[in-house]
Amino acid sequence: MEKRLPTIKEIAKQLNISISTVSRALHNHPNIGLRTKMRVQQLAKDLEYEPNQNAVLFQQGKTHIIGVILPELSEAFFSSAISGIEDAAQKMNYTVLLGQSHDDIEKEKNLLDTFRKHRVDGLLISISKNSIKYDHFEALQRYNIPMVFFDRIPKIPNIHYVACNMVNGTVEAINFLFKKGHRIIGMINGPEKLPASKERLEGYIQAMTKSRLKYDPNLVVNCDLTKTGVCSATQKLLTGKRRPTAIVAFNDYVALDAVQQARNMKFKINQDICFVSYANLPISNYTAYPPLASVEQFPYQQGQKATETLIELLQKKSNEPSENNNGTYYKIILESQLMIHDSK
Amino acid sequence: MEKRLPTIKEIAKQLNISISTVSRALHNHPNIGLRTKMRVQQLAKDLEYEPNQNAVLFQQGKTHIIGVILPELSEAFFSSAISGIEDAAQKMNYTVLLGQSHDDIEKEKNLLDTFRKHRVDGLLISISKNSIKYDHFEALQRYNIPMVFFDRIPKIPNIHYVACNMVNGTVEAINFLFKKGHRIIGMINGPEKLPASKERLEGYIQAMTKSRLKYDPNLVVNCDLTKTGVCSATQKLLTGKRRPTAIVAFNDYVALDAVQQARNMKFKINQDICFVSYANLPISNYTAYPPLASVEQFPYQQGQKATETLIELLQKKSNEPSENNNGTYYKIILESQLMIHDSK
DNA sequence: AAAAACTATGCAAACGTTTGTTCATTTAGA
DNA sequence: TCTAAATGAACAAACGTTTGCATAGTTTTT
Repeated sequence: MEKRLPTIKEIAKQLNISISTVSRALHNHPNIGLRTKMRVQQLAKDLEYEPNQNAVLFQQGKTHIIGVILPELSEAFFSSAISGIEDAAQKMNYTVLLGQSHDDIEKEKNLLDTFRKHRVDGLLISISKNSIKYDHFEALQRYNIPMVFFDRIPKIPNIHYVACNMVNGTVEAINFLFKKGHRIIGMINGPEKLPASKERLEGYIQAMTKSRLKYDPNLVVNCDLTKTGVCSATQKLLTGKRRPTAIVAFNDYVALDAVQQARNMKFKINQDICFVSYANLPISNYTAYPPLASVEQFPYQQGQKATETLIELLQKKSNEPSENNNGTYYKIILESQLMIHDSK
Repeated sequence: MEKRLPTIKEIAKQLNISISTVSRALHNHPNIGLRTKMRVQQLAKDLEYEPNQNAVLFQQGKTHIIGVILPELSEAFFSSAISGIEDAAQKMNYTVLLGQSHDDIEKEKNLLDTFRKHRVDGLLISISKNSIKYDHFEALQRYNIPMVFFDRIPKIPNIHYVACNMVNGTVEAINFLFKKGHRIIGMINGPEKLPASKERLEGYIQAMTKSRLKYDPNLVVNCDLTKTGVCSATQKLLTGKRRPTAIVAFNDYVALDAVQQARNMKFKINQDICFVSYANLPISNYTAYPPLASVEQFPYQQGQKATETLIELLQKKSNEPSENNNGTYYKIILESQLMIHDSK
């Protein structure tokens, strides 16, 4: 009992009119008489006719599909981001073609190829950690497929991107600690060259100098974010000459590892030493010693905003297809925000 | 400098041969002479020709796209699942169109419609928590679009599905506790009517009776999985007539809430009372008192297996398109497995 | 030497739409 | 009453492919 899907052709045949009339009737084209229009629309409803998107889009050279490439779906940050992307896309009648690079450049390139073959209308990308060369992205630009990067952004000129500014969040974090009376504040930062680390450091310096606590480089320790790295960083801070009473950790996981190390060293958490971190994972509710506060990076909103930006680009493109774009590039920066956890 | 993508038509023109010859040459059709074949393939490479998937698939009435509908991408379980799905699909040259229902039936229906319009080849679905009526799925069956359900499965006959059996995992969990010397073992279960709860209970009863500890209904408490629900359930167990020395919790989050409640009641964790749970989230590494063990439900593998099953169905369908299928339905059950955490 | 078989290629239809152009009819203006 | 304008609908091309069938040229077979 195979049920073939109805086409405009069939409607045309049943009504003894031409295909084009049916098409126009369904689109409320003014040239079609009211009577015919009604008849067509009624029959279409009766047959449960649905236009074959594929045919339409093929005909128009569009797909209404957005390709999304991100490193790891199972990371909390990215799963929130994709959630935001998907919601925004759905709202604008786009659908999401998904691929994960697993932080592997080759996979990233392959995905780019696959998506190009699928003729996605546009791309949303958070680049793999290991991407140093960006040829593959630049190559794509020539194909005139709009791309918007988010969160992890390649260092190439003339791209659109959405990112979250960590500087102000860091400032907020330090001010929060300052108000609580802390004067010696340490930081466990990520790898030195990582952009994310740089922003945190910048915020740290800014806030410290503004609070007239001068910036002491010994209070900032870089680490590789592995558990052992975090532990030794923590140790270094807590055994240093000027022992901090509070530590800003690179993210919630780092904070938890650091807490553990501090406890091993017999420090009393929230008494001898306090922690503040980034990410604001729900995880914090479940741990014995969650950070006092955490800087939210709004992954969902980043995804959403990036999607909206991309769709805007797509619509602009189909309106004025001639000029690639007038040399303007979106650089959208969300502000991070310190979320203070309930202290029960 | 708009770069139009090359088509076989252009190749044909440049080589002064017909379109069909080009097409066949690219597909290594035996009827094409070696010389022509070489020339075509060379030029294709030079022009960086890529077949327009859209055109191909439209022509063949296929899309090589799988629609995936699941409740929440930001839940750890589903983000792992989608990861498995995406990997498996990529391997078989399919792509994933993604949608989340947010546990809302209306959204679920809309997605189903969107995906039908997009003419996805098949569907992978984990139903929304609130789906009670399944008309929309049954309607889809008539359109002959293969569907495979996973994890959350509707109660309708004649469907394909992949699920994870929680019974044996529960048995393993109880046996593990038994070996550790526990004789009074409680359970914090989910809502009574939830299939997931039923399986856990079944495993519990099975294991308890086999261990010749008879089944005591007072030791099993249902709850709504909210924090307050979990707390009162914990309290009830720990103040009951027969106080358990170990508790099996519905999942890791429940376990952590229960731990907190137990500590509030001045119980010493892993001494007065032990916990075992389900999900095996990495979260456990970061908490002060992780459950001793956790039953892994293999979301990644479920996603993978479901995808493989769907693709198998798709291929079968295109081989013998006549018979819908000979009345056989895949019911694939993965076995859950108890993962014992390192006790450091 | 004619028929059969094979090789290499081209033609054209088909997939389901949209849309510019043309055609036929009706209506209105003079 | 005749022409011009407006209306309603059909024709046909196009999007990029695949593929059944036809055709032409070459080789083999008898």
